[in-house]
Amino acid sequence: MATIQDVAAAAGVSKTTISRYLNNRIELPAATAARIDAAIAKHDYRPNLLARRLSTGRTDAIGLVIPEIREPFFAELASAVEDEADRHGYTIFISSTRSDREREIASLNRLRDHHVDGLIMLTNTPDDGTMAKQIGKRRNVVLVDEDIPGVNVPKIFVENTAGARLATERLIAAGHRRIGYFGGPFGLFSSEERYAGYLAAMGGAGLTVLPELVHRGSFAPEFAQAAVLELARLRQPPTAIFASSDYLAIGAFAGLRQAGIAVPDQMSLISFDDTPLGALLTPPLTAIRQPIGALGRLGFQALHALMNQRPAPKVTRLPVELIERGSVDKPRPRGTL
Amino acid sequence: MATIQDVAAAAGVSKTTISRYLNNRIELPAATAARIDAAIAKHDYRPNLLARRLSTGRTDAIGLVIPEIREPFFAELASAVEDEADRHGYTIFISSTRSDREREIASLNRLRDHHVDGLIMLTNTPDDGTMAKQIGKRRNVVLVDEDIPGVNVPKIFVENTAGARLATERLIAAGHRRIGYFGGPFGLFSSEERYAGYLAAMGGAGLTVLPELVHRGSFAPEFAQAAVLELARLRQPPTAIFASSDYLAIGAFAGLRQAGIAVPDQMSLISFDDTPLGALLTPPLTAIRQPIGALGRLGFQALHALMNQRPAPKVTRLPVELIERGSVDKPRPRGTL
DNA sequence: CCCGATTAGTAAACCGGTTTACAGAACCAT
DNA sequence: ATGGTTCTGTAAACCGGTTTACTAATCGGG
Repeated sequence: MATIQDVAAAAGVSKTTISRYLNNRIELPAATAARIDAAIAKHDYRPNLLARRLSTGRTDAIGLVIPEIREPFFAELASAVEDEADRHGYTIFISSTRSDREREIASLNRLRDHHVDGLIMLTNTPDDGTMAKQIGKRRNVVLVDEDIPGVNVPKIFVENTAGARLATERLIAAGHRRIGYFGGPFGLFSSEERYAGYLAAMGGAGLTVLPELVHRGSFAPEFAQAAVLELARLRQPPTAIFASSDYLAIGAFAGLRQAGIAVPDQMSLISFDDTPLGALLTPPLTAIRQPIGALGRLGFQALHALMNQRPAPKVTRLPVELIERGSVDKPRPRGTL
Repeated sequence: MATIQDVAAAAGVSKTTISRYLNNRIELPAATAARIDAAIAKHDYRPNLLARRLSTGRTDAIGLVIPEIREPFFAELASAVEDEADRHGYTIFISSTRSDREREIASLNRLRDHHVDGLIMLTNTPDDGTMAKQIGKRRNVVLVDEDIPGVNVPKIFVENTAGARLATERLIAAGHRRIGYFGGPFGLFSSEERYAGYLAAMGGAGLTVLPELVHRGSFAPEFAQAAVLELARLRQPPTAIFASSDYLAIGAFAGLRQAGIAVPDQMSLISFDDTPLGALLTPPLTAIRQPIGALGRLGFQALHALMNQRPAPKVTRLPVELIERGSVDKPRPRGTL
């Protein structure tokens, strides 16, 4: 491969000139510029990125840290971040941490070790302070969708509480009174906020929250699947379930099918996330839509600002919206189940 | 951050020694090694990767080029490649090309421009020779799951034809005679091979392939969804459908639901891929399993061999297997539909 | 026509490692 | 004592850009 030196020689100028010309740091007379362009074309010259990176200390890459690329929600987010990064000339490294703290810290080390210029993090395991401390030591980190308490970096969240309230109220409006709730891990930001929204809606409608209808602890579909089977065994099962993520809803679906319970005839189901998958389920899932695209876009933009020493908004809250599909109906009269 | 020079000074040796010691290219007396270790610990020294990369010309990163990270099959593959790369100290760049030729070529350019040391490619748009030519100019490229004719690099495929035959034969064994087929784009390697397997099974059982039951042209779920609705309108609809990918099967599911046709009671459905998603559908999908993990692992290993100038197998064919779940049953007697 | 400002560049240091080629000291055998 | 080996390292070149500080030539104004 030709180097900048070859081009400089061919154009009869110094390599400084080539470098500055290519980076728009110099105005050159048309004749000189033409000679350089010709030399570049002739040698099919491409700047060696490794050399440039060593010089500038930048990698033009960012990392995206998510729990699991195989989960549709995170895959969607990755796709959105990738698009936005692409538009700004950045490439992204995606690391699936499998919710493993060591892998999360390894990602932060990649930031320290100049693998990447910045990091967009989404971690869905409650922090004991370790992550907060590690992140505190780094610059150019942005949190998306999930909080880590005590971390002072730009954060982009959605209206979890309002969304969960909206979902629950939708079920109440349809006539449901016994409403089950499936939620993620205790102590996790989004999980707690969504549960709070559920409680608020129930309380607001004067409904009692029955502990036996609430299953919290994990975002895994298997968790929801098992929970459904437990609900089905109750003397008075719920008539509707609010699964606080699409992935939970998919598990709930599987469990309902297993128990022979039809959606929405015998059980209404509403979800949170609205990944494209939900629309392909049968029946398609009524859900609170997280603006995943905006989450990714704004996440990148905040990081981009940070990396260029521009101010970035501290906390951004994105609105959610109710997407009506086909998994919510009115409750079947008692006894006909 | 401390540099190698700082450590060398602290340990009272030259930076050459530090470098060689860290890269295991020198045997040092215990005393010297201890001094160096101490100096490294004291300065919390980390080699600057950018500098190392410029020196060695290697990035310790590879690219994974797939059509769309949001599709579960590709996400699974990405996850598998990532695992294996991780084990070998490589990180991966994932680029979703959206089946856009320009983006695919951009990935190849990243290889040329030292973004990455090698590339694992999976492209599902038929090639007019452009890609073949571009790839011919590069080293360290491996093809996975889909072929590009005329490219002379290591290739890892699955037994598409045998698998499709197996799927079709499963339906025939259940008693089906009118078997619909949904397939991907014309001219695409896996698509053609799978269709050939379907034809072989039908022919082998003495069954006629009815053109009106065959829908080929795309791997998009919407395509299958529309195709199902067309089939439902036939005077003699099929009793079973072989959707040659999970993503197609999901679309078929949606279409069947829309048409009020129950699976597997009124229509058997078998698929190809067996992504984890299929198991969560209702009913869970009977499918031919592609060994996605092995595909990713072997893909990386072949690339790893290439990058180290070791010989890599030309073409590897991985076996597939039939996973029985719940979407295939015997045909409902005529007239009871 | 001379001086200061502008134009059009350049030399050399720098980024922080890796690698090649070599050297001095100690040791060993003869 | 001598010559060859092994051990323990080192100096300097190199990777290919970017950037800083500076200069020679030209131009315009008084």
